[in-house]
Amino acid sequence: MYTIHELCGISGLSRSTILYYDGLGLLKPAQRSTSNYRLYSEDSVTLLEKICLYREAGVSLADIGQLVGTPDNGDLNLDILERTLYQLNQQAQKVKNKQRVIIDMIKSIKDTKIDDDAECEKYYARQARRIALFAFDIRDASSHE
Amino acid sequence: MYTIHELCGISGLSRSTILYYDGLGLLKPAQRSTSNYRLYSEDSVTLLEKICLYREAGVSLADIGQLVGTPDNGDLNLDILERTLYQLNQQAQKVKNKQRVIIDMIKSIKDTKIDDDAECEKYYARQARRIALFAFDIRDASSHE
DNA sequence: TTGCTCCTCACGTCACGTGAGGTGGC
DNA sequence: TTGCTCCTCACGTCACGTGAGGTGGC
Repeated sequence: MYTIHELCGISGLSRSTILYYDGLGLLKPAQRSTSNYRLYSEDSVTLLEKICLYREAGVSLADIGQLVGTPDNGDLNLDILERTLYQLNQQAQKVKNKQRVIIDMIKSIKDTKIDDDAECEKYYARQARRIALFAFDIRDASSHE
Repeated sequence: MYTIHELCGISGLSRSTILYYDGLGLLKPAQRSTSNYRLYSEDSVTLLEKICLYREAGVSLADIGQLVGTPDNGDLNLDILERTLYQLNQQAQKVKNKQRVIIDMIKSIKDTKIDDDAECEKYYARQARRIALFAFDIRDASSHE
């Protein structure tokens, strides 16, 4: 049996996360100690591993409840995962649009600034450093297109 | 002067969004009518357009407050936008990781399922449709890599 | 007694959505 | 009087984080 603190160590999750999962009914402790402490079993650890796996896949906690709650209902599981993938694709598209918009904004600001402050050496130095950093960001944002 | 309903029509935002911006102090009405109705001016519309622009770039409302509140403080503006770009890049990376994890999950489920139910015609039909849809999703998720 | 871990509320985050209950103008 | 728009609370969402105030075991 593990205390909540030990389970934090094993799983890498925070105490409040595990408390939250208890509140949702996702991961109830196997039992309580005489002093009402939460105690978790090996099965708890296995279940929490599954939960973390789905979490890394972007599945909502409500859907994870479905996935781990009902044993082996293949079609429903597939539906949930495909719906999650769809939502992730939507999210990715939204973020990409935002990246494009903000990159254009930054570019146009930089262009006008360079014209305005052409005479200031110190400003140029900072600007050069910034442009270097920025070039890195743009590569990072658009390298997968 | 525009009522809140008219401003909704002009901006495409919901009433509750505009109320929320009022609460934050982002977009206060130009004045109130005798019956305490919010009234917005042409300047309000211009300001709201700016707010929407930054919103589409993924800037947080707190940062938008900084950007539109202080007039023309170039360097600070650039800092905010670059920080936002950095956060967007982080977000994009997280979503991509989740996409990869869940695509692998779906693939492995599909593979085992096809073996298990090889004899069932009706199941195959549904599966074929699913795989077609899924192939679309995967292209969508990985076409930019 | 001193630390340490544990407990249970309860409120905050972010950008809104959704009623509930009431008022004002045509 | 009937609709319509407007108003102000106040609570819900999602996945937790962060105290506050108290208890139990060594």
